[in-house]
Amino acid sequence: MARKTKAEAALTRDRIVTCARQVFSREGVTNTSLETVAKEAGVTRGAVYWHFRDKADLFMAVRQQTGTLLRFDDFRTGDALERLEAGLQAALDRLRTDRQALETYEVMLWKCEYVGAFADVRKDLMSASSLFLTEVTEFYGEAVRMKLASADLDPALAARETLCFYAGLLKLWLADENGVTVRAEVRQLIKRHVAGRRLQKAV
Amino acid sequence: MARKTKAEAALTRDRIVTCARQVFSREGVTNTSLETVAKEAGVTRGAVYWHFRDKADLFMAVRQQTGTLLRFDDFRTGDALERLEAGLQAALDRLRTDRQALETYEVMLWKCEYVGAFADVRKDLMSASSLFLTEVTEFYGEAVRMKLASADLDPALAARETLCFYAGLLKLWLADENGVTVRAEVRQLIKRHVAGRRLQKAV
DNA sequence: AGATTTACATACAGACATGTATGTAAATCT
DNA sequence: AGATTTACATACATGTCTGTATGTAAATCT
Repeated sequence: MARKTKAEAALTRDRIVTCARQVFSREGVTNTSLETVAKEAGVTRGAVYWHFRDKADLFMAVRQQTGTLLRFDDFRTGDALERLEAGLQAALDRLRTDRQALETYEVMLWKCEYVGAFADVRKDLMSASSLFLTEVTEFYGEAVRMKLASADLDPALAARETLCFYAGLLKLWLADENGVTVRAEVRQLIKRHVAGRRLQKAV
Repeated sequence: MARKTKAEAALTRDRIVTCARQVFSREGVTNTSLETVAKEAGVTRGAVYWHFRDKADLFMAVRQQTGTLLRFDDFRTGDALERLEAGLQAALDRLRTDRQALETYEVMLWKCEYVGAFADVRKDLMSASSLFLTEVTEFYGEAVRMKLASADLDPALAARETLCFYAGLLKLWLADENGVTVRAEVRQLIKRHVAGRRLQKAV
């Protein structure tokens, strides 16, 4: 077949990744055949196997295309707790407004089995959690130093609690299509969670 | 083949469920073939299809065999917040001591794709979350009435935060094999989370 | 005790997925 | 401009899983 230009090939690759994400989110990672992905992208499995080693590799590409949901360094104004809250709010906002992010995270949290080649991905997720802990511990440390939080707030422990909160929130938000458990009140929830760390108890 | 007695058949069924859980936790639900489960249980697929309609049905049986992790009604002593904490602690304790529960929940949270026939299971999980909310909202309501918690604690909202915390804690605990993120400090974490609701700030 | 049902094992039919090998025309390199 | 590589499409070989149909001997029913 006619060889494509480098730019065209990059587009093809991107189309495959995009379609993979959609198919994954419809049918689950394991049930997805590369044939389906290829068809959806208007290519054959040959193209898929040219760009990616196997399904796990393709899955990695899907994750990379979406990138990280949580990026605290985008927020530099306000005190430590405000920045923490802004970061969390922005993450959940993105799920609402960015369909790609929505699909990717739904796949990661509800439609993927972390076994075999995917066990490594889980370790990757745990590494991300460790990074989260480092960053949030830093926030809480600063909050204590600045007297925003009580002196007996243990930053590391509080950060772990926030990690659990965030992880659960993400997972439940994605599954809560009717808004009965958390989706309707995310903003309040995050606000409240962070406010709970502040010295003077505001609701 | 020689027909088994009712009691024997029940044992066979139970063996199949037990082995299914183990295989699921090793290979993931989707990658598990009923042939593998059958072999592990010392029967053929015939037996599996006799007792269960399909893999989804078998998965339901696995869940039922383990039952619910969280049972607040086992704790009747202490104030509302103490009972809440006791319930949560007991749930996480069970993961540590009960291998069956560990496997079942690892499958449910990390090794199952909630797609197709399994989408209903996810709705089931969300129903369980709603139940959780009802119960915990009740706890917090009582806590407010008894002046254990601040009057401006919104029980429903606080319950949702606790739900997120619990969901995330479960998920992270299961993945945290090295104890670097939450496993080492679960008890403290739960204690702290509940203590955060109490009026006088205890660490 | 005979009829019926049960609790499986065995056999069958078909679909589907994977990885690789090979072909090829055009893009890119030299 | 020729040699080489690229970006795929096509073809092949193989394994695996599913659901159902059928067989059967002993439990259970009446």
